[in-house]
Amino acid sequence: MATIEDVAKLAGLSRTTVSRVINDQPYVTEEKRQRIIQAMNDLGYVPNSSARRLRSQRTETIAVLLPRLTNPFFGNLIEAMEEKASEWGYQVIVCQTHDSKKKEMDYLQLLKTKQVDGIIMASLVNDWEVVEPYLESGPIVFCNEYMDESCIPMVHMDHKQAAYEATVHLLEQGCKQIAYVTGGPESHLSKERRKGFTSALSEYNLPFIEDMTIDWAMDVSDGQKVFHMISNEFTQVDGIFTGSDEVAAGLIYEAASSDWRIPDDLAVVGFDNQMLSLLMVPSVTTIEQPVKQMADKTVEVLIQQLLHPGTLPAQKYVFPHQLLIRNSTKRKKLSIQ
Amino acid sequence: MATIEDVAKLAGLSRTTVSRVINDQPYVTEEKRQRIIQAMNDLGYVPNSSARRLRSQRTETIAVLLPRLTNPFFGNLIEAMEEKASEWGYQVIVCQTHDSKKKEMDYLQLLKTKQVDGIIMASLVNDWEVVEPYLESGPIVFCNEYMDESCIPMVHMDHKQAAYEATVHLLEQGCKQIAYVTGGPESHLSKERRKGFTSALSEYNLPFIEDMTIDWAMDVSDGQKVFHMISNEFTQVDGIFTGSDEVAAGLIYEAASSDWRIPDDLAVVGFDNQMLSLLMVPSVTTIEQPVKQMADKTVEVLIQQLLHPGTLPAQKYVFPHQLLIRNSTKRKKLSIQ
DNA sequence: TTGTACGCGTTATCAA
DNA sequence: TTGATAACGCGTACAA
Repeated sequence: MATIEDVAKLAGLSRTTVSRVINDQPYVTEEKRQRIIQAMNDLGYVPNSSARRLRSQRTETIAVLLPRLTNPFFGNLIEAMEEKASEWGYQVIVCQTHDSKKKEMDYLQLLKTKQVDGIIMASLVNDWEVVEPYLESGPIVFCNEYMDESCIPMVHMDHKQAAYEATVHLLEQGCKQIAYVTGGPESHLSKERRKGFTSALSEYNLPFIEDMTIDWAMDVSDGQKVFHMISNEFTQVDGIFTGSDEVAAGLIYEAASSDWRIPDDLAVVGFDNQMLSLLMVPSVTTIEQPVKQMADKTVEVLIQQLLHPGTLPAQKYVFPHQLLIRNSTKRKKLSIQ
Repeated sequence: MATIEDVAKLAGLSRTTVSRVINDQPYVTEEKRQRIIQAMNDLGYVPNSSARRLRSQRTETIAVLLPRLTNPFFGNLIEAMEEKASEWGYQVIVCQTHDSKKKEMDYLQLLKTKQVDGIIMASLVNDWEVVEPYLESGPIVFCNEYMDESCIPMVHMDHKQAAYEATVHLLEQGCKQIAYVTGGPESHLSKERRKGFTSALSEYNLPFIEDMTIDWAMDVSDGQKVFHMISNEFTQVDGIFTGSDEVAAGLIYEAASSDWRIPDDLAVVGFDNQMLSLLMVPSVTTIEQPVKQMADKTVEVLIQQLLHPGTLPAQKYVFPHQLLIRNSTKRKKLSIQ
C-alpha cells in the first residue's frame, strides 16, 4: 500500500506538495505537478480514506434509518436517496431498525462514533428526548416520520389529511362500517392517520369502533388474515381503510376465493401507490406519495446542513399527496343511483 | 468531543489503560477499571471510529454493488445482507450501479481507498480483467452474477437450468413460437439463461428466432410495451419467456384489456417469484430463487475471508431453484386432451 | 513556490 | 499491572 510519503520520495518532493496536488490546491509548478502525478500512477497510489477522515473529521457518509427494505416504499425511498447522495459524493449506509428501539439507538450511535456525518430517520420508534442528544454529534433529518416537539428539519406529507380524504371517499361510496387496519408501531405518523380517519367519520356522524381496528397488519399475508377475520367475525364491515397497498392486496386476493365482492360488499383503500395496487384485479384505490421528491429534498436538506452548518431553519417540508380512485372502491350501485 | 486522553486525565491514569478497558483486555485492576468506566460515563466518551480505522486498518464496513433497488429482487437481497452483516457488527453501504461500467468502477474504488473491508458484487457489467486488480485491496464475492474465468467465491443459482426448465414447461403446454424477453446488459448470467432457453428449444427441434427476442424489458411498463409489440407485430407468438416477474405482470395487465387470453393464446413465465407474481390474475408461473439463503451465504463467505484470510477456497455455491407452475401457463385445452 | 513539523485519536510495543 | 512512546496516513500552520 503506497502512502503519500512514498509518492513524495519517488517524485523527490515533500508530502506537502503531493498533498497539494491531491487536493487540487494552487502553488505547485506545473512541472512538479506532473512529476507527482506520474509518481502516483507508477505506485498505484490512492489516498487512504481512514486517514483523511481522522484528519478532516468528515466521513462523507450518511446513514439512512428505516424499518425494513422489504416494504417497497422504503426501497424506493432509499434508492432515490442513494442516487442523490452519490451526486454529492456521499456514501449511504442502510440501517434497518425493524421497528426496534434498541436497533434504532444502535444505529444512532454511528453519529456519535463519527462513522457518519449525518443521519436520515425514516424510522422513528424512540421518543424525541432520547434522540435529541445525538444532535450534538451531527445533523438529523426526519423523512416520512415526524414529530411536532422536535426542532429539526422534517420532510413528509400530510398523513392526517390523506387519511381523511381516503375515508371520506369510502363514506361517499356509501360505506357505513369502516374497519381501520394499520401496522407497525404507534408512531406519530400513524396517530396522524388515525386522526384523519376519525375526523372523517365524525363528520358523517359515525363513531370510531375500537373493535374494528387491527394494528398488526403490515404485508400481503397479514392482509389475507385480515380478510378472514372480517369475513368470519365482522361481517357487517363494508369498507376498509388500510395503511398499505400490500395489506390491501392480500385482502383483495383472498376475497377473490370467497363470495365477497369488491368493492360492492367491501370497499378497500390502500396507501403508497405501489405498482401492485395498479395491477391487482380490481385495482386498488390508494394514496400517491411523491417518494422521489421527498427523498431528494431530504438528502438536500441534510447535505446543506453538513456543508453550511446553522444556515438552515428547522423547517417542515410538506409534500402534496393524491388520492387515486380505482376499482377497489368505485361502486357501481352508486353510479346508478 | 471527549477523547481517550480526556478520560485518562479524569481517571488519573494513562491512555493505554483506558484503551485496555475499552477493548476488554486483561491486566487492569477492577478498581481502576471502575474508575475509568466512571470517567467515560461522566464525559460521555465514545471511541472515535476514524481513529480506530486508521490504527487497525479495518473499517468493519462492506459495500454491496447492485444495479438498482427498485427491482425487488435486489431489495430483498440487500435486506437480508444487511441483517446478516449487522449480526457480525458490519455496516453495509448501498451502491447502485444502474448497470453503468463507470459507476461500478467508482464503487470498486471504495475498496482501494479503504472505505470498506470487502465488496459483494450483485452487479457485474465490467470485464473480469478490470475487476481483478481490486482483489489486491480486499476480498470480493459475487452474488447472483457470476463469471467462470474469475477465481473468487460465487453464490448463485443455475440460471441456465432454470431457464431450460421454464422453457420446457412452455413447450409442454403446447407453445410453438416462444418469444425471449430479457433486460439489462448482456451479463454472463443472462447468457446462461439464454443457453438454457435455446437448448430447450432445440430439444424440441425448434429454432431460436432472433426476431422474437427483446432485450430491453426490465419493469412493468416495459412489459406493457412488449405486449403491444407482440399483439401488433408478432401475432404468431404463443408463449413468452421473461426474465422478470415485473415484465410478466405488465404483459398480463395489458393483455387483460385486449382479446388475447392468457394462457391459452399466450403463456407467460416470469422470474424471481415476487409477491406480484402470485397476486396477478392470472397468477404468474415463475422461478423461485432462495434469496435469503443466497444473501446469508454471501455475507458469511465474505466475512469469513475478512476474519480468516486465505482459508477459503474460491468455491462456487450453487443454490437450488424451483419452477412454480401457476395459471399464466396452465392451459385448460391441454388438460382436456 | 516549497518544505518542516505537528496533531487528528487510537492501539501496539516495550520497558518499568 | 501500568505507562511512555511510536506508529497509522494525511492535512495544514508556519517558516523559509
